[in-house]
Amino acid sequence: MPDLIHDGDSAAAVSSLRSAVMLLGRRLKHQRVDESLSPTEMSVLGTLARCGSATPGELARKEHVQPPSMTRIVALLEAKGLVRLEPHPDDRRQKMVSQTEQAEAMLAESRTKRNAWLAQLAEGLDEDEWETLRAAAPVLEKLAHL
Amino acid sequence: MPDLIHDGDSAAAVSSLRSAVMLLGRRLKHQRVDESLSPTEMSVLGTLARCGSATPGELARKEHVQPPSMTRIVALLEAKGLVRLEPHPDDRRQKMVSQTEQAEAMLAESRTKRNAWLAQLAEGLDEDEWETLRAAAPVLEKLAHL
DNA sequence: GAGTGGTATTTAGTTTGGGTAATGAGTTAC
DNA sequence: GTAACTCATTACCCAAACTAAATACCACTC
Repeated sequence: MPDLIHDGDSAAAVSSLRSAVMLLGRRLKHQRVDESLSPTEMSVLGTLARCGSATPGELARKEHVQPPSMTRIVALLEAKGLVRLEPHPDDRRQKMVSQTEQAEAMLAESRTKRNAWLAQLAEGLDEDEWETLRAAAPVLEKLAHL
Repeated sequence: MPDLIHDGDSAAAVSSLRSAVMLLGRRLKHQRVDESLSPTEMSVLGTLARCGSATPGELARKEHVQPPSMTRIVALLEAKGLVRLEPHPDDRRQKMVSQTEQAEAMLAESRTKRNAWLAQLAEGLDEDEWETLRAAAPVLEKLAHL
């Protein structure tokens, strides 16, 4: 196994990555498209859009949140008509959570608004820098889900 | 001005970037080296390490938190002996915040532990992916501070 | 088929970390 | 010298996560 991150450059990169991710994350929290939806609620909708449907437990693991938190989030989303809860076919302990059409529409709108915000931010980057970021996006996503 | 992010690929990258940053940010929050230090407190120490010293107001702007939050953070850091407060030379309203030697030592230890955590995560990436991320780190940091 | 151990979700209560509004002290401009 | 502004702070509030405990269900053993 290559000793990926134990040289000086990579150590610096790790530090840089960490602080940038945390700072950007904090700023993104304030850019919510729908004031009534928390960042994690948005993220759950995103996950459902990718994965189809899932149980609360699966969602909690994917979002790295404790099960009770996911219970609350799912309940709020259901109250807003953004997800549907159905009984699990094989296991009556579990539930199946899936998004509604309303959620899909909201996600599309949200994507547009988020892009506008990031576009404004990205105007401070030059073409090369943006290209670098574009290449890194899928890798970052993979890393986040490891 | 180049229309950086309005093609399909870039829109996808933006979405990907956002969810990855938020998820990674949430996971990083849990990887605190010192249980008694919040992520933002760590981030403030990092900023001080880079910038030397700063006033609470400057720190608040750099970390994108409100001044009262920074007051509280600085007070906690001072109580832990990690920062020193001195009167501002020219303006008696302001204060100068700088890190102590103890903070420097803690940051070094923290860096080691963080690297270990990220190393474990990064083992799921191949060499090319890590290289991509390494290149992106400074750009992400620039973006976060724009 | 009753009992036991384990898992999924939920309920209740707590912590935390940040925000807004209002205050006090100090500076700057007129 | 006073009015307007800025920096830091104080007091209060809220959102969103957590832990621990309770409930409902499954699976396996005897």
